[in-house]
Amino acid sequence: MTRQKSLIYDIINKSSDHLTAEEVYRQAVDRMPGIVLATVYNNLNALVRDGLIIKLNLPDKNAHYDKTIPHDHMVCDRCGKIFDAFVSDKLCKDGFINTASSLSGQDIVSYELTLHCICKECQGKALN
Amino acid sequence: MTRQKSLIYDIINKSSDHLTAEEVYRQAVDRMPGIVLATVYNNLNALVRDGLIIKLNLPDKNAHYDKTIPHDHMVCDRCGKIFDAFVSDKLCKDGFINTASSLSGQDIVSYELTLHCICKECQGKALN
DNA sequence: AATAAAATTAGAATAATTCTAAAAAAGTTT
DNA sequence: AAACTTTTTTAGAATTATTCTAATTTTATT
Repeated sequence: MTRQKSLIYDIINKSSDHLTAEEVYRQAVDRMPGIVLATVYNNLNALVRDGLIIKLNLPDKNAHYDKTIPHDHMVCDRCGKIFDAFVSDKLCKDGFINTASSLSGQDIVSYELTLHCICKECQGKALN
Repeated sequence: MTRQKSLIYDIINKSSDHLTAEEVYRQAVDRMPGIVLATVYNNLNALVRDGLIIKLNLPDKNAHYDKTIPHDHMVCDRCGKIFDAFVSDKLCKDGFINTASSLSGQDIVSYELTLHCICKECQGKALN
């Protein structure tokens, strides 16, 4: 664990957002001037590889990074807002991974559930 | 519907894979020499916008496109292979979208479930 | 047939991410 | 602690998936 890596790990874990590499970089520079974007990418990749953070595959050209505590994500198809959801946890009393493994016959190690919605804010606005 | 758009629509619907834009393009050129990559992108985007095909957000830098018939996806974390799965359908007797809407209190319009596994083939091989 | 609107083409532009090589830092062995 | 090895960081170039622009062609409409 270098200083840079633990800084990046800390930024992901203290954030309540779903930061992109660029957003992590901007926060990192504040706390360690001189750190470089490639270092942020290197460490994000290493942290993902080692299972300390996760990479989200959302409908956005940028990758987003998140804590490992399992939860789902809600994305508004109109404004693009991303926020947490807790749905899959509640669906299977033996745990989602166990149930999905049984149903599929595959050795499932993790999962990603993205719920596409029209968020409350966008519902309020008229369509154009 | 132009000739190009219906060609691209047909390619997606006849394929059992999860094609990238580049792969769609290669198949399109075979059947309509002279078609151009930008046209493929334009039409893929238009078809997604109009709900005739869907765009998958998988752990791959390329976007993948698929038919609209709802199902889940399995991705092998070791070799990257992508294949279909049918798990979410079986979890809620009132339908996954209805159940997720109730549980989350949001107006959910669709969802994407990606199951990360170690596929049978990779299980067979020793780790390096 | 003439006109208007939309789609295609060709190629340049954009931008997220990765790569390369050199320098610095961290870890290890004596 | 010095010497050595390995890993990481840095700086900037390279890559590449996707989008954009402007001109042309096709399609739809009057």
